[in-house]
Amino acid sequence: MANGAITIEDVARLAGVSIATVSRTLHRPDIVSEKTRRRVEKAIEATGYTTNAMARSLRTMQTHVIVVLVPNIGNPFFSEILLGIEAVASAHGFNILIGNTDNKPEREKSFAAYVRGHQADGMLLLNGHVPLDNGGRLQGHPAALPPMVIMCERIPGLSLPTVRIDNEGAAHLATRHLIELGHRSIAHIKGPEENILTKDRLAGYRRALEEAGIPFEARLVAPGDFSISSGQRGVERILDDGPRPTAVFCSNDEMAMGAIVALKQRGLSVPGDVSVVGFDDIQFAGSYDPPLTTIHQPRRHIGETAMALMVELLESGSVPEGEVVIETELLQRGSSAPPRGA
Amino acid sequence: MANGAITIEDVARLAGVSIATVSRTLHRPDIVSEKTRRRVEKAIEATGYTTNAMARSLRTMQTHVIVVLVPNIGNPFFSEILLGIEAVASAHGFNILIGNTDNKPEREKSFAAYVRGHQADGMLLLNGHVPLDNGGRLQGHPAALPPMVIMCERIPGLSLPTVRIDNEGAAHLATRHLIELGHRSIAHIKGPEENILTKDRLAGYRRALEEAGIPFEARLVAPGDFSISSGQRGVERILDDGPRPTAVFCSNDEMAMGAIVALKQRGLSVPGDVSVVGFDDIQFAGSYDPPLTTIHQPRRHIGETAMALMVELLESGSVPEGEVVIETELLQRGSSAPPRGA
DNA sequence: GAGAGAAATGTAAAGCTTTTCATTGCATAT
DNA sequence: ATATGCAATGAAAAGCTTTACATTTCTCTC
Repeated sequence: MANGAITIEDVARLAGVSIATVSRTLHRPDIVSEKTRRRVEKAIEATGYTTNAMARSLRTMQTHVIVVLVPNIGNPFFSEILLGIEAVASAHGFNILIGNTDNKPEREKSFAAYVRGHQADGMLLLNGHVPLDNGGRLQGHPAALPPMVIMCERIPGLSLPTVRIDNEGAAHLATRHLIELGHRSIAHIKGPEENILTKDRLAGYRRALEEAGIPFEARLVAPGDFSISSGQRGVERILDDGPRPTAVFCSNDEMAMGAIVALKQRGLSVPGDVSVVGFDDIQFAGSYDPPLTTIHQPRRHIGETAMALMVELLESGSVPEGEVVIETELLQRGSSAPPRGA
Repeated sequence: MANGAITIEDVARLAGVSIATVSRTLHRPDIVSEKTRRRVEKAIEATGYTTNAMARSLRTMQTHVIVVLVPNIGNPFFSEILLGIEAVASAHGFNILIGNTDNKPEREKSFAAYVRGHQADGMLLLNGHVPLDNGGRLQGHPAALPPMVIMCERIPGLSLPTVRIDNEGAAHLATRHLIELGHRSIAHIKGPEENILTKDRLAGYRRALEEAGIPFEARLVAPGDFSISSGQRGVERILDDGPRPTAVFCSNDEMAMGAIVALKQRGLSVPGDVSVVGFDDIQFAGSYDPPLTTIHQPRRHIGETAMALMVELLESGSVPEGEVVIETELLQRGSSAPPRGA
């Protein structure tokens, strides 16, 4: 080791006190006399001592590290949530360790092991799974679960603290916006089949149609996977498949951008010929051409709320029952307008 | 603690062996007899034991954690680099702890303390500073520095392993592309003044002009800060300030997008009236309207290379001298074309 | 079958901190 | 002056693992 390896003992020797006094000076300065405290502080300064976090953690059984499981850090949607988490975490003296899972179970497990191996105090789940099910201690022992907070997706059948938005309600809002503009033929591009977001948003879309007395047409719903290209393909499929709808509601902004690209390629104008509404309000949504009408998720706020819940969980030990539902908002921008006829 | 707290001792007792044997079974299975190894493995299974990473780290003085200092995780440019880092890290059994610094020195210091406090083995610097200078052990003691790799920016006067792209060369390439299309009046929107990237890219721009015998005009260079809105403002300033250039080279893609927004708002077509070239090739560059001509930085590869360097640094202890310069590429897309006259 | 040597296992120290409990020193009250 | 109580400090244990060294067990050779 090229390591300096300055320990608390070095400081104690230099200050002429016991290691206990040094430790106390560091985190309970009020119970050590003015005079010695100064001496110790000077010795710390002189040696450049930093507490060995591993040894401290070993003793206190606390790491002040929180693992955040994210499917993909590259996705700007998640990164702003992370910013919110970060902010609250650092305000409370926690650090976050970002676990990029790529949706691979073995990676999820490896990060879960972090918590089990006492390298982290708790876990924030942005990935929609609870990774420790059979390999860990889940099944019969809900009490033995490590501190966890579920984010953005509800995991049915599990009563863990959860922070999420009202996906069904927001999708309903977006669709109703199009209906109120006068649209009657509204397509929808879905997310991945198994994803619960997909189901909730589809449900909101259907409810809005139903309430307006517009019959649901399976032809107008195209599958997607949240990627730009799948939005393109989705629109192409719908256009090739029958009469042209006057509006498209997409399950996220990337797909909405893809949809717009495809529409333009066919020589259609947005929103002149077809209105497009997205979901998420990602960074570039507002400066797209046209600027995207979309559902704004207060991502930062989601992150802050979840981390605050985690801090409470760790400090009080109590589990605040039920889920926190964060308000969303429809941002009306340039990509939606009344249909031509209206 | 609701914690199970299963230690190696529990496993040893159940298997009827000493804790040393359990430890050996875990990470030097070859030197323990077949029979006992099976017994121990069964006991580990039964108890659900996981090595306490803190205790192990305390003993081995290795954490297998690498801190990555990033100015802003929200920036998609960084997040893909992180993906590359992640990939190599996890392949070598390392985990990364992402330090979002927000460019705040106190946050940088707090993460640097992680390394000094033995909570991480090394540090990857994506932020352009070396955070431990005076507070730490830097000044006269380059040997006592913790393992660090500088990424994306060169830090003059410091001989640390560095991975970066050739910013000057890439900017030269981008500008020459415009010149070859026939442009003679080419504006430039810069990054933040103090940033070394800004200087290098500006230098490349100037060299290309010079080589083509085009006089440099200060009027055609607008300040920016890498944000979309600063790109907008930059273009507006240049348009208000004198005769219209036929092309704009922006120091990053966000500003290029802002530039395009501003040009469209003035009723100008891109690339019909003005060509725009960006830098970075961020995620949405290819599906923008028009698709952005830009310099592609192999971000993933940059991350992989830097992490590979770190692994080597940690395992061999030797510092590979000099910097690694990664190749860039000009992606010719829809936002650049010959000027109207040509 | 005895002895040497190798293989397998056990014992105990070390890694650095926090914290309990004990001790010292001092001031105040009697 | 002595007793009492409190504040400040020190000694030592505990937290869990890895590993050098010691010991036991086994295998093989003579």
